[in-house]
Amino acid sequence: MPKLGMEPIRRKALVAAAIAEIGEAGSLDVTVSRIARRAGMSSALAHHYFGGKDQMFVAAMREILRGYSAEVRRALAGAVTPRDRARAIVQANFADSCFDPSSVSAWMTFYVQAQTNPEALRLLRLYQRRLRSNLTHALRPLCRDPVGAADTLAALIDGLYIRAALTAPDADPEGRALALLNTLTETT
Amino acid sequence: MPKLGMEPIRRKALVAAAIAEIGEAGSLDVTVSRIARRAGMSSALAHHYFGGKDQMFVAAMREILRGYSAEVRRALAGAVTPRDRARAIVQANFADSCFDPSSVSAWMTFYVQAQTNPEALRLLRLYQRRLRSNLTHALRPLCRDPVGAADTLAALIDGLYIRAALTAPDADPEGRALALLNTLTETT
Amino acid sequence: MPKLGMEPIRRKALVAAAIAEIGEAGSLDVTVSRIARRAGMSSALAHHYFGGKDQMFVAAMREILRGYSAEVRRALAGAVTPRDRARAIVQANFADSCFDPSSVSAWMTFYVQAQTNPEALRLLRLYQRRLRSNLTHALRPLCRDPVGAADTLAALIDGLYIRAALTAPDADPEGRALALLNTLTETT
Amino acid sequence: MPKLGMEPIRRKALVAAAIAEIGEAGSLDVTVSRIARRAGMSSALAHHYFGGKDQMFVAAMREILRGYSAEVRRALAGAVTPRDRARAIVQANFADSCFDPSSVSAWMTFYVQAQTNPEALRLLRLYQRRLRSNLTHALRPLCRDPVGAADTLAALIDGLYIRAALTAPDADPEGRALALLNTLTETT
DNA sequence: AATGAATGAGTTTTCATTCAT
DNA sequence: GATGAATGAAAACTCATTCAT
Repeated sequence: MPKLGMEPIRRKALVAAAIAEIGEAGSLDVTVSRIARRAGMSSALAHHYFGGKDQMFVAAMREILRGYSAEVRRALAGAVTPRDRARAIVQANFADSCFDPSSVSAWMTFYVQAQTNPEALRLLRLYQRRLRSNLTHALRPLCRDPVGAADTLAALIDGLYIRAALTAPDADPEGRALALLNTLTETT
Repeated sequence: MPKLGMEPIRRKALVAAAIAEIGEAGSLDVTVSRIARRAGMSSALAHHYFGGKDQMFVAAMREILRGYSAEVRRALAGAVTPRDRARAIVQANFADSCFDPSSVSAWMTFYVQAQTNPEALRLLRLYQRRLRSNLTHALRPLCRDPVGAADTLAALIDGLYIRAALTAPDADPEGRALALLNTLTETT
Repeated sequence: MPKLGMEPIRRKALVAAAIAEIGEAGSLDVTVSRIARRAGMSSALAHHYFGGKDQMFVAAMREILRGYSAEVRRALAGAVTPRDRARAIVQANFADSCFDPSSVSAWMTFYVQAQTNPEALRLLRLYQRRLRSNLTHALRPLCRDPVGAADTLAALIDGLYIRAALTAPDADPEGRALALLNTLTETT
Repeated sequence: MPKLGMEPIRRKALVAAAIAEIGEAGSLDVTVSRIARRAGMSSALAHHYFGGKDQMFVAAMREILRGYSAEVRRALAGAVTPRDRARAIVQANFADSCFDPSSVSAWMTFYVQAQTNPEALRLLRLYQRRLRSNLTHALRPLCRDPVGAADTLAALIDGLYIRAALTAPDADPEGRALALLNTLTETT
């Protein structure tokens, strides 16, 4: 009874386990063995499937981004007017799921990894490009300088997220971002 | 060649070496041995003076914050009007020294450490509180909701910094932050 | 060259090597590396199988006790009368194997470890309880206060053993213990 | 104001500190630094006075023996009849001071050290010779084989001491030893 | 496909000891 | 006499990775 098609299952399990471990550790200081055990297999098999620790981490980041993108798409689905779309994007960035410890850890380590791991940098840029393009698109009918406004809003979102995630869990980052959204668009 | 009072000298050298190593590595994955060698002493002596790796890192973070505070104070020294003060604060946060690889790494690892190391969290909060209080003070005469404006500006500064440091080295974060400063204050 | 089920083999080899090293050193100041090398494997594997130095030592003590128990059982096997049984127990405690340098070291370190290592204390108590119970059982038909006589004989055995092992290699501890056995039983 | 005659004071302080540390650790795993700090001086000075760790330990053992001898002498001082003398010796060996954790540790490490340290072995032999000679002397008028009785009693004392010190703190070793003393002497 | 076995290289940490002052 | 400074050497322990089965 050869186990066919196990590869995608194993990979998914490993990625999920890696994210969970990173979340618990709050950093990348997690061992392949622990991840593999959590995913229900030997560390040797983890190596077999991913080739190495770094590649597993990259896959985990990719998965994090995938989840984030899905969140944004879902939020945009119900939006009709441009203003609704802008609001939806903001809200997606502060959804509860974004504040799971594993998500927070993943994003923070993302920043660290981006300094040395080209693939992590590429993924981080991808995220930022998408956010900016989504915002620009939504803001185009609403203000004179949609690109500039998008850049500002995007950076504000990141800054508010870090604060809410790390040091001010009871703040209302979403409200503050929406307030700036209003400020930036009402002048037109 | 004094043989007494070496402790502060050694500690300073170690902190500087730790920051440099963290900068080169882009993460906290640096060994005490390397730091000690860079500081011109044995790893045993480093342990003798700091007691352990973590305490060395905390000292390094403290030093980073000290440098940042000095930068802000310097910038504020020449400012006269409230608007000047606000501009000075913004500019200090985007001074060239803030974009040294070692500073960037230090800030990113700060974020990671804050999740698990209480002292790192404390220091991060201290930085954020100071930034906010400085901004609130400067903005008080300039707008109706100085606290809210300060929160917004502070978060924007962090978000722009990350982007400029990691993914958009050629952007003009300072200009964008100053632009928002204008937007938030001209409405009064 | 089997590649499965190595664990018990490795553990046994490590325990034997640990006892030998302790014997040569005369104390617990032996390194895991030396033990591992003597057992023909890397120190990493030793850690893998035992988790740490202390646990290896406890396993070694357990093995020593196992050997001692076997010796006693063997001696008791040929004994018929109660007096034979008592004599056999005494003789087993002074068998040549008990004076191997590694056995001597093991017992001495046992005493030291018992002060701080609860598991060592437990094992030491186990040994003493067994010795006392064996002696009590044998002495019951032979004297009025078998429990007291057993306590006395057991302590005498330990005291004579230490002297013979450490400072008086040419004494006749067995003869002296047997003499007391006679004294204690002939009064009935 | 040159400090004259500091040497004996320093040495005494170090020996006392060493015994205390050994007592707290339950073994010889104590550092020179800790001992020196406890004695109120630098570790360098400890080395200056003793030349090395081992020599400090030997001095500590000598001190332990000195204390033990004093105890015996004190006990013998009040004894008149031979039987009193024998009883006094037994009692001195189970005085409360002998069960101080530091005394217990010292004796146990004594046994361990005797295997490899010739000076420790010499001291241990000295103790045993004295005990035997004291007992022989006291028992000479009381029984037919005073030497044999002394050997038996001495070994019993050591065995009972170990048990009381390590595993049976509530036993009455003194009573048991005195009982054997009676048995060995009443037959005459 | 899957894993237990195995290790080399490295990490933090400890400590006795030496030395200049 | 006394000490802070300094280190070499070694210890326990970890972990990513490889390999035979």
